Amino acid sequence: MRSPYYDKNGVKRGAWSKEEDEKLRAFIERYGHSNWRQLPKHAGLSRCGKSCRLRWLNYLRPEVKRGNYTPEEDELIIKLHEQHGNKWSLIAKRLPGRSDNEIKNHWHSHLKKHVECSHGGISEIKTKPSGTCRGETAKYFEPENPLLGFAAASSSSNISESSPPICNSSSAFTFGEESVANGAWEIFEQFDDFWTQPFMPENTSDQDHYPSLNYAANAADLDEYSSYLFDNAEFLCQGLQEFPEDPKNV
DNA sequence: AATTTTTCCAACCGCGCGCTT
DNA sequence: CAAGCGCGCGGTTGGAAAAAT
Repeated sequence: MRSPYYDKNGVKRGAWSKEEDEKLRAFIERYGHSNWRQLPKHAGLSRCGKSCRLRWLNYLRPEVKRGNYTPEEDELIIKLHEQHGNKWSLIAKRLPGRSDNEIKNHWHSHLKKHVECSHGGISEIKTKPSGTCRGETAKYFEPENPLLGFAAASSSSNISESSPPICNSSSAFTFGEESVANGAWEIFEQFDDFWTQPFMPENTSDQDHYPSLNYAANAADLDEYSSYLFDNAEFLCQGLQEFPEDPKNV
């Protein structure tokens, strides 16, 4: 937090005090915020209008949601960022209670690393299994964010009974001899196998329902299939109730 | 326990757009 | 049409807290 100080025009900057927050909140609740520039003057604040606006939008407004992001929110942000790029305000409109600034911060501190690893980073991971990407991604995506963490699937023993039904289904799958539930990073460590072996459900009923899981049997399809896996990680972690369209048919 | 490094949130800054005059 | 103004957006930074050494 920046320490409070006054600039050369006598405008206060830096961290907001409780009193300032209360003044701003009380004023906006009573009179609204039709003119940010005039607002601080009438509210008895030595702040600039811009600073008041930011404080209100990011922190004080009642609908603002604080605290941890759900896996669903993370996934939506990643998806929207893929579509729209750094249009944080646009993305924020799709996440009620989250401000553009907050989403931007969350992106830079958590999600960006994951996306870099899972897309551009894939070839890097293949050749550098113990690189930075792996460590950073694994740290964030296990075990509290297992929905996105399929690619970095956590050890199932770390997932409490009360957790949402995440990755439980993963135990139904194997990579060669390895269960996904043992942690995909362990699997990634056997990269040769990972990128060349078909991804097979353990039982035939799953195979019938999800023929796409055998999609990577052909080496030429591996690149496409790896993005496919990442893109659809949520389905793989949600008990496979519904599987997306086979990319070959799209 | 002390020190250093890293992480990440809150806030600042500058630019561009749209509206008004 | 141009200038001025206010607002919103996205990039960047300061610094406290947490983690690592």
